[in-house]
Amino acid sequence: MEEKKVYKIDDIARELGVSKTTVSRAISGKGRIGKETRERVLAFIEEHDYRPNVIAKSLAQNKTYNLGLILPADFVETEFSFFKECMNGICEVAERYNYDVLITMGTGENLSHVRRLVHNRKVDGIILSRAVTDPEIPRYLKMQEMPFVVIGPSDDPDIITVDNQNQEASEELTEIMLLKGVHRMALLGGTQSHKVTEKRFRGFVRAYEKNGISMEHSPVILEISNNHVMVMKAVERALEAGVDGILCMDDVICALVMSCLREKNVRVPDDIKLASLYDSERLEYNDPPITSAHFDTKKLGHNAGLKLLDALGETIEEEELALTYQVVLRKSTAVSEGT
Amino acid sequence: MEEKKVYKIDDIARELGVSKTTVSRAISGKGRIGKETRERVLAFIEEHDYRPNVIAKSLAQNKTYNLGLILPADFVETEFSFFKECMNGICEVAERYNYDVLITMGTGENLSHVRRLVHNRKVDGIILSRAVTDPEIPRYLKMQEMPFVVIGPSDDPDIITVDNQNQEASEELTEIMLLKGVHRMALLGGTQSHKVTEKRFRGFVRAYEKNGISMEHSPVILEISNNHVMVMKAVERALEAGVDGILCMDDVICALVMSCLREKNVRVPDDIKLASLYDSERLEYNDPPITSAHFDTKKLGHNAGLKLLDALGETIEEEELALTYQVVLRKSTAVSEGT
DNA sequence: CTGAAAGCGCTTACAG
DNA sequence: CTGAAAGCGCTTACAG
Repeated sequence: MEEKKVYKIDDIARELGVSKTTVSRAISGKGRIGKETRERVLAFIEEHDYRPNVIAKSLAQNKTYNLGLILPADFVETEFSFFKECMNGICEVAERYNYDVLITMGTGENLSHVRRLVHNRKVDGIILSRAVTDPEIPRYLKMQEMPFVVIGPSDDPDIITVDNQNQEASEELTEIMLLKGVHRMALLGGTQSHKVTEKRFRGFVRAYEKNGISMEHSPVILEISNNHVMVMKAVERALEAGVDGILCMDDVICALVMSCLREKNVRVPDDIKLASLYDSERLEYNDPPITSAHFDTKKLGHNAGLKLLDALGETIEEEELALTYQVVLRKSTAVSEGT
Repeated sequence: MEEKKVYKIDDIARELGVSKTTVSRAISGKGRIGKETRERVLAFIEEHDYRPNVIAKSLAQNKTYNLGLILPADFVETEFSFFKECMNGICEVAERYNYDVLITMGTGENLSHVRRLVHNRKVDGIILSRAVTDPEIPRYLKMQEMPFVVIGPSDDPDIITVDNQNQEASEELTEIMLLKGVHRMALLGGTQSHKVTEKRFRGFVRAYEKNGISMEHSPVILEISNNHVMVMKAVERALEAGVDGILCMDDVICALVMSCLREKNVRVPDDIKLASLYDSERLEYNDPPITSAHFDTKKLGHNAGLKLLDALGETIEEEELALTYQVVLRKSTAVSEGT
């Protein structure tokens, strides 16, 4: 196997009898250059598989062509598929604009990981996920003039944000249940420290208000961890309250609820209707399949990437994808014929 | 808020009345330099919070201080916690040696993502996970003289590898079950295209051989997807075969099996013993808690990082952590007193 | 339309 | 022990 020569811009200039400037211009498309010259250069590059040295370019332009992605080190089962899809969307769009994605995993509490990322100057911008826990982080990034976008809700209008329509979806799914005659619903969810919990709760409440139905018999049970024991307790509380439906804030809790109900010989949907405010494979292939609100999280990551690239001055030729949701009705909420 | 001056190495040299060379040497610790001079430089740096420009350093040294991590874009629920822990370990060790982690998510089938990573020259080395699916990738990286380590098993002795002791753990857990008198076990697992499936299968078989017990009544059921319907079918097959125990290859399948057994009013551990060859939270907090083989996957990622850094010529002062496993016995395999 | 030259912020032989 | 100078591989005013 022959060692293939690694061309530098100098070599190309020499071989073609032009200046480095010209070669550089042909590649970047910036600055005036003769059509024929450009084509000669591009042909040579193509033929010899020339790849510009990104590091050198970085130094000259003071730009890294890297996006930083900050992931919480302690994310839990519920969030796996969310983060995976997000990362997938971000990576894809980054690649399209010739950026790379640099990750750091930090515990939400302290700034040190973010600090390190900023100080190292290896990224042009940052994508924060679930960073809302600590308002220090956005403040710090602003101060450092580091462009960033947040995945999730934010109260600060200055902050660029992308988010799933959690509240809207929650409201719609709740309303559908109400219209189906399910008026005594339990709402089961995880930690309140995540803003998404609040959003979903708000949607739930608004659906009741909008339809003039009292929430008196609809217990809200939060802070449920993802384990069978905790969920069982919540389910028992719900059953004691005499509910006719259970709405779960996420797919993991929902799958556990399903399993608890089976154990108690409570039939879904005959005795109780069941639905989830976050969809995943595990719900679709359950028995019965479970009604849920479906989001396209990869698209969410995609848009986060686009917004950041836009903020970095990249010319975005594509439209941002609309972030919507669909309520997918499955058997778990079917109203039986006899009703 | 005052704009803080961003110092360059030139500024420091000027302020201190020494040369850039000297400053550089004080920082890197390479080359001879007077103790007092070094301390003056370091003090200045500390005081003014000077951060060397990593990109400039990269260009001068032809080294990026980035590790590339290739993740499959299509990894599934079963693998979430595995990858998360791995990433966590890798990021942590990278940070300790002042490296960053750059990720790309590619579909296992084609090389294009790996190619891109290599050609962009933004990483010094690469960590492959589950890359074994395509032997082209290691071959390509070797050809390009890009250092890499593989997370997972490999037949090629030239390849640097880290892996959990899946076979050993499987053998031990199986043997423990056999010793408990559970001789008719079903082994339930996912896709055979993952080498880990084979490792776990091999451990299972060896435990039987070692103890001189026939596998005649111990059905092996593979290619099970992570959904209730598929798992239910497998469980039914196992029950028809009259098994007294079920060994699951991973935690997701195991949780589903548990739920199926409940539905069928099969009691664990009284009627059937249940155990998993991969541990996770969801097993510990199940009811009953489920016996399983526990691995420290973060440590695995940690070691992958260390091995790569070592291959990159970094001086590793710490020992690699021993990769072991523990069989955690929980109630799901308890032998009742009456037996 | 094209090129010579300076510059990006470091490192590192080489000489002293 | 210390420094002047060249070099890493690009980009980009500036001049023509």
